[in-house]
Amino acid sequence: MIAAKRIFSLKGFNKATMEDIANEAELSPGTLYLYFKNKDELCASLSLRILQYLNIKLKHVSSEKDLEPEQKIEALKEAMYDVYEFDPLILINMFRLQSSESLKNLSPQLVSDIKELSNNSIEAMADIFEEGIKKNVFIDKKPAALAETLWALFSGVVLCEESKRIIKNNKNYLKLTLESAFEIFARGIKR
Amino acid sequence: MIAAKRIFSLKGFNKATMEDIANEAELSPGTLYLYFKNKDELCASLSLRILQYLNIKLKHVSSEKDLEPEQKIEALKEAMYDVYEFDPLILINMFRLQSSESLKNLSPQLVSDIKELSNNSIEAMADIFEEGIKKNVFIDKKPAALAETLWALFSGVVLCEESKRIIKNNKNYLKLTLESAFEIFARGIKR
Amino acid sequence: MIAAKRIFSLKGFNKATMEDIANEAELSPGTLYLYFKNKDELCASLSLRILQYLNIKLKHVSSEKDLEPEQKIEALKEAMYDVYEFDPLILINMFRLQSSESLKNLSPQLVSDIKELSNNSIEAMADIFEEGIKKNVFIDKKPAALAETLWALFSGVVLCEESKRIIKNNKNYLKLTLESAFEIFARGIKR
Amino acid sequence: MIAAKRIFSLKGFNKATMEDIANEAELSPGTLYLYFKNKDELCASLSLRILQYLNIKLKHVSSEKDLEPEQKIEALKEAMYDVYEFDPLILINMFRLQSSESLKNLSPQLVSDIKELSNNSIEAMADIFEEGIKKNVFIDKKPAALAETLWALFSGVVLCEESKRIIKNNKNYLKLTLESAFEIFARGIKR
DNA sequence: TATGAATGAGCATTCATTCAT
DNA sequence: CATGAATGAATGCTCATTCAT
Repeated sequence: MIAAKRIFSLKGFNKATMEDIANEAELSPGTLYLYFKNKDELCASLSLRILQYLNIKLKHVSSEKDLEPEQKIEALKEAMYDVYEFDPLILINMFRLQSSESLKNLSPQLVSDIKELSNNSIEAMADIFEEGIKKNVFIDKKPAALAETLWALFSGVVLCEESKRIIKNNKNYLKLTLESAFEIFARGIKR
Repeated sequence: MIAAKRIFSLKGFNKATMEDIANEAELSPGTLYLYFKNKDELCASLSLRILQYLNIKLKHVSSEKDLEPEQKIEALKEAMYDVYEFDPLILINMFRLQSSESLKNLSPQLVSDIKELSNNSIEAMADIFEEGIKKNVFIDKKPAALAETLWALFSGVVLCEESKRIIKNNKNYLKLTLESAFEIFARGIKR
Repeated sequence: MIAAKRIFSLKGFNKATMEDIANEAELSPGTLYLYFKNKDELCASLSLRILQYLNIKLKHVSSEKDLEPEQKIEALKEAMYDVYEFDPLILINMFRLQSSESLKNLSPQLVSDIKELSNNSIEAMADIFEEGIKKNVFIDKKPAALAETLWALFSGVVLCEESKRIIKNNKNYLKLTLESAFEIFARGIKR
Repeated sequence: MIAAKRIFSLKGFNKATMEDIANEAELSPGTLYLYFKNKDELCASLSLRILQYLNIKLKHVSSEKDLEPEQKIEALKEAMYDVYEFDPLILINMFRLQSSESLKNLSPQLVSDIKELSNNSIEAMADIFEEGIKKNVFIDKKPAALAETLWALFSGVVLCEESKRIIKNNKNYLKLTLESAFEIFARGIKR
């Protein structure tokens, strides 16, 4: 998976061949297929891993006892940025994959794993919102709806920044955009 | 382009072949290449068109004299939803394309066209925010930053809903999510 | 198809690659797929052709006015031997294909073509038997049953001789075996 | 070999992998190669076994003291049908293998074993014919020639019925066809 | 005897693109 | 302007076989 990550970063997901990855991993192509059913599953496994990482981060924030809801939103932003920095490419790819045709080729197991982890992430966020609503610091909307909005915001920011990076050859302003987006979001859900 | 749209809708962007499109257009494959340098450019041209459509909608909202800034945000939401409904698939693809490797294959002309139209859209939105800031109803941030956040939010919502549609086989809740996201955004930028 | 025939003769059906055939035909591999959906269909097309040839031969025998039923059996033998000599390899392959898993990969059109031609051949033979039965020179059995027995005998002789050729490195005694088998068959159906 | 038989029946000879067979046999792939030089030899071994079984049946018929030649022909038919019913798939495969390229990959030992058993079978039949010829109930032809004709008839009937089963989705009429074919054959060799 | 992870050559098939007409 | 036959490089995937343990 480390090899795959490296090759995908280098060549992009479509241009990377199984042979490239095998070479990088110092394995033969056939061996790759002992561990991953097909190329899509290999890709998806990477997504799975970053989702797991994200999940841990979110759970951690959610379970912090000493933070006020507003501070948790702040911590959420940091967690998401951490995840982004941990592996931007894989994260970008995960968001892109979400809406892709290749989802249909994955084994049901893998799809349900992804589904579950996504739901977990949303739920971890929703918990934070629920707490804030109970404490009367956040507006009274369904926590899940807030969580999904934040999730969409995050994915949108990540993908748009990637796009800017390619088209405008900008250096990566993501942190800034994320700050700004979170500020608006935080104000938007405050009572 | 109509043929391309139809085929892309039917088969998805990767599975659609130039021959499929040529057949649908009642042309030969060769003829396609008289009008589009390659497959990527054909795809990008579709994105260009929806970008133009979006631009018109946004300009229209921006130039409305009778609407208060807050009403314009509302109108913005409607405009974006219109664009989505006009051609969901192309829009989704455009957002996905944003961050794609294929951007690198496009002719500089096309890239700069896309760049320009994107900027125009952002600017049209920024104008609205600027007005609101001047009128002291929106918080004092750079209008462009607000516009980019909204843009990210829109793309995030569109892509996430698409993802839900595939993984969860949900019917399409986009309108609802958009409402909810815009409400938070509108509250977030209100003074 | 000529190229395919040549390559199949040379390498055997499994060992022959589409590239080999393409090279022999002085075409590119891709071009092969303009004319044949896949390798199996290319093989089957060869079978189809020999079936057509066989059909013509059989029809010709069947329609001969001047021959007595017993002479027609004799003519049948000659026809079958002609077909064998016209292209032993393809004929052998056809009989082997009959019972093969690859039948399942063929397009329904091709399968029904093969089916039809096979039936035609059986019918052409059955006509001869029917005439003989009417004329009271052949035993009173269903003509189709006689035809199928003869068909089985023919295919069995062809395949067994091929086997002898491989295992025993015998030269090809097919003519002799065919003579002998037909003699027994002819006696067996005589009243 | 039992595992191989089961897997071959299930998947067909080409689709079955050594791994499948190893799993079925609760062995590792490597272990298979301790007992069989390669896949072809494993297949051929199955053929060998059915040949042995056939041989026993034929010898038994041949050595029956109390049967008249014509009754022995009848018993021959039963023996052959028994063999077919014992394991249709392996029998079919054996006949198909007869003329196959894979014969060339077999070890000389195995080829000569197959050769010997085939010859034995032919001889056992030939003995019956010889007896009938001596007793003046069968026509005066070389017994071996009669045996080979019958062998060809049997293999032809088996393969043709298999073909009908695939193409026409008929249920298996083999018994009927065999009856009919043997009747003709029996009449054909009667004086 | 047995393992089973690793192999890696091999191949059918695809499809964006071209170019002679 | 248009064609469409031909291309041929590219690649995901398979599976019989091996060999260090």
